[in-house]
Amino acid sequence: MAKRSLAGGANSAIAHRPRFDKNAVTMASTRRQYPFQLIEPKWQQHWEREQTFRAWNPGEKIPAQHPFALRHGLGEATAGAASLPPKYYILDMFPYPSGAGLHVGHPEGYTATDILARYRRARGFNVLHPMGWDAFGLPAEQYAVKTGQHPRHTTETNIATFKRQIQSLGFSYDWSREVDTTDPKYFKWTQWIFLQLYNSWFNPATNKAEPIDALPYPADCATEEQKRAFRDSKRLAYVSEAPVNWCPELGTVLANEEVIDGKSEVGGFPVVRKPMRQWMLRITAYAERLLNDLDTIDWSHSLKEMQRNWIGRSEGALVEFQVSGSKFKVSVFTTRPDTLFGATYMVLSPEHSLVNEITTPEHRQAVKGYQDFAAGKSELERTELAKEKTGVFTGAFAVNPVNAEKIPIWIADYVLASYGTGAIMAVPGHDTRDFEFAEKFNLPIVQVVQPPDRETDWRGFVGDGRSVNSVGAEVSLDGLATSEAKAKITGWLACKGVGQKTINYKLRDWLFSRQRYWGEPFPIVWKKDASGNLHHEALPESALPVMPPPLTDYKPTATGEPPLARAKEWVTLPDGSTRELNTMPQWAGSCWYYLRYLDARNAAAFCGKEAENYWMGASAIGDRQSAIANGRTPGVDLYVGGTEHAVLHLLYARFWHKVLFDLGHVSTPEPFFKLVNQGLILGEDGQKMSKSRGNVINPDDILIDYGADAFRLYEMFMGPLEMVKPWNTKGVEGVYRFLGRVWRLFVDEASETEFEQALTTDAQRGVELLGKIQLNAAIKDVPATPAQLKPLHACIKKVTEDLDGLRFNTAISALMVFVNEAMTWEVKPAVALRDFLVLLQPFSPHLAEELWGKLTAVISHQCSGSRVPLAYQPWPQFDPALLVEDTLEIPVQVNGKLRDRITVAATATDKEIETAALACEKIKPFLEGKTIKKVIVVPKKLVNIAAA
RNA sequence: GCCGGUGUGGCGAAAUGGCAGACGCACAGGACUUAAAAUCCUGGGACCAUAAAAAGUCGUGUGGGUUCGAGUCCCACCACCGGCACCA
Repeated sequence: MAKRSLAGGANSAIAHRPRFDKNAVTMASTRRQYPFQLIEPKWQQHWEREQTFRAWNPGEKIPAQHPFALRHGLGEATAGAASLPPKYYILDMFPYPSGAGLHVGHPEGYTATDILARYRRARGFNVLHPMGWDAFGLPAEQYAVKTGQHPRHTTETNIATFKRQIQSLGFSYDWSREVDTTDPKYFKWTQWIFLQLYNSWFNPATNKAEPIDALPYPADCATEEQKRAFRDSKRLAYVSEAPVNWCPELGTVLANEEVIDGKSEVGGFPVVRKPMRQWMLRITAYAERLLNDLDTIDWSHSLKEMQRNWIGRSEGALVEFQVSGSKFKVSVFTTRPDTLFGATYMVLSPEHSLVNEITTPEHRQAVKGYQDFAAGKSELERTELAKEKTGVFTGAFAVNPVNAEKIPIWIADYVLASYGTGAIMAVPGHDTRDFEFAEKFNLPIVQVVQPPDRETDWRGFVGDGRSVNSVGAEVSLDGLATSEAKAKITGWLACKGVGQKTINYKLRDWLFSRQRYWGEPFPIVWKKDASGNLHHEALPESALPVMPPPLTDYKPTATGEPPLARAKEWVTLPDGSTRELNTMPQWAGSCWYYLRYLDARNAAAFCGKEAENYWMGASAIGDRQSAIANGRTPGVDLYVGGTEHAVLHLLYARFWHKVLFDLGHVSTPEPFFKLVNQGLILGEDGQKMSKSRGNVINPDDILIDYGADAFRLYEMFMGPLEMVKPWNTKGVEGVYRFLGRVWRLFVDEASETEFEQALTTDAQRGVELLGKIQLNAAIKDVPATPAQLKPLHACIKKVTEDLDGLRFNTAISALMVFVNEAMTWEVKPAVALRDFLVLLQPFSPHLAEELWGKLTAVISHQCSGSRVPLAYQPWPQFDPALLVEDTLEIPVQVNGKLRDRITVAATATDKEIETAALACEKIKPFLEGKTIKKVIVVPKKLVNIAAA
């Protein structure tokens, strides 16, 4: 028997192991549709041995016998970028190798990309289709805390399982480019990119990142200490002491993007706000470009919207309010400066830095009490308890700059410290939240906007209208439409120096440090200057990679320091400086892995320039439109993955890519040109698959029963790639039967029976025995008849168009239609079946390869299509002339309802069709007593008679 | 509440404004078989009618509209799924 090992790769307690399944027993007792258990490993080993799917970089020497060289006539020479065919970079979101092994959702996207990779190869592209491991992460570390087993070991075990499972599906990955984010040879460059961020600042004048060395210092920066402080405040990677998302259960801080409804994205544990000193990345500097450049890439509308919402751009004004009788000013952000006359009070967030300064002595106790109350709430409580507004008066008043009115200053937790300035002007007349608050605390509510519709109640009206009651000593807005009022008041505020037009973003800087062991250490050390102040410094590139220290205990220390603090010797350097103890978040490695694939073994750079230029299609940037029209796109040509990374990985990776672009390390402003989200696969019960529901489908079980080709085919046949769809194992049987029909279309039954018998007595020689199977005698080396060419070319047309449009399900149905037809042919021309195998190959490559070998061995050289192996065979062209029918069947409708059909010659004119239609006997009763008003002839399609 | 997506047989689904339900599952009948499995053939939206059929009527979430003609386009709703949400 083949060596297909179906047991888990290792006996690790957490490694995946296929479970016992009673279906497997049932299937084993029935006869297989075809010997996939031999064919699939045979071809997988062949592809691996021959390096069939190795992708070639410019400048690489391609062996003359490699299929890519055979196909493109590249011979033994070293091919420069100009002599290579056009590139096609097709990328999967690489998996986190969890202990649970592959689930059926992974192969959905991977099969789609593999089909397209194989299709593009057939179309003559140089295809880059790589795979790797996003292997830093919490589960391996938690397992280490529990058992003391080093996360490295767990990770390697899990990767082995994942790799075995993925390889058993016959994907055409170039494994020579495999990456693992936990490999020091990889994370050396993750750390290197961090240094690029650290050593850069964002120049608003040029709107791009520039080296920190070129940062101009303000005049008052005299001493080295002052310069350092200024420099450190401008870096793209900087240290900040601010309230952060602290998750006590996980023992680490989290980025905003990792907190969902006040709970950790991983595990669902409560998250609290806590001030801590952390590393941040200045993604906010890129908010505008991240938003604008969405218009240049081909992503789904909904995904772009998610990013747009997350970036959260809003236009408005900053307005300054003088605190009455004090030197302090409160600055607020508002999108409705036109309602300034309606501001009847102000609200600061409880954490606002001015709260303590302005609170009057008699309100101090109440304010302190409220601050404690707000601080004690988790994020979750703060949002969930939002139904009822709370707050207290500070005793202070502010002066409204437009009318000099004194308005009370309150604090309330419905104002967020992290958005805008952390303070608002409250306009209860025209803001829902302010309205609720004012109602509860009896604050004045005045009208300053008249709704366009007189019937509408102005109280709480938040739409656009016309300003009313907005007259001050120096400025009046009365009668102006909302947009005009906004412009006028903003101009006035700017003139008076108490306000200005502003664009505000929801996006926050990216909190980039974690209190973990299993992540990239920062290439940073801390030093004390002469006056004893601590500052950070980058390690030189020569110190990379910074390796994590060996540990036996992976928990944080008793004092709450990160686990790396346990490695005392590692922490302290000979010169007395100490290492940064935090590690990078899991997202760091996935921010740039698609670049490492381009040149995965480069020890001198994160990626070679020539490779980057070729694969990222730098040449396509110039004339974008025509390049795209010719199928050459800048960046990754197609990226397929789940929607769950919409505002995490996909935002972070775009940010890093833009920084690398600014610094001249990559040649495109965006990493992923086209992106498609595959839909979730639900359980057979229509619920999301989960262990607790017991409805999880294990790919290994499906492979035992039906083989990889059927599994791949089913995942694509279920429905459109982007849709959510329920699993149905009976459906796998359907496509499996189809592959059985393909098998029987090609092979001789008697020889197969002989093979089966030989196999029972000599199972060891299984693969060898496949040679006994003969080609079906009905397959003859003869030209195909026009009647046979028609369904073949209809199939070629449909499959080609559907693959271009990512419609896999309908492409497969076209293959089925063709096979159903070809089964009825008494003589089966080899040329026709040959083209069919080229079409089948992307979907079910093992079976196609096996049959290809048998077919081409017995047919003439002319038909076999040279020595080029199937995986690199040119895609068939369809000939429209062959699809033309001699006669047409035309439906005849009366008032849009089908009443009869007529058969006419394909050459019939519209007039002849009309005459024939009106002559139909069957339509007569429907025209009885009516007059024909109009006859519509859709050429070659349909006739409709309008009568009344 | 806001944004996006989806609603079609018993089920997964298919249909450039032009014959609704391709292809597949499940089901039913038949052939082959001692029998079963596998395979091959046939059937099939609902209703009405009938010995059986033909013919007919209705039918793509609901209600309107545009059109010779609407699953498809427009307007207004409903349901479900996903995302965001006290974002000033």
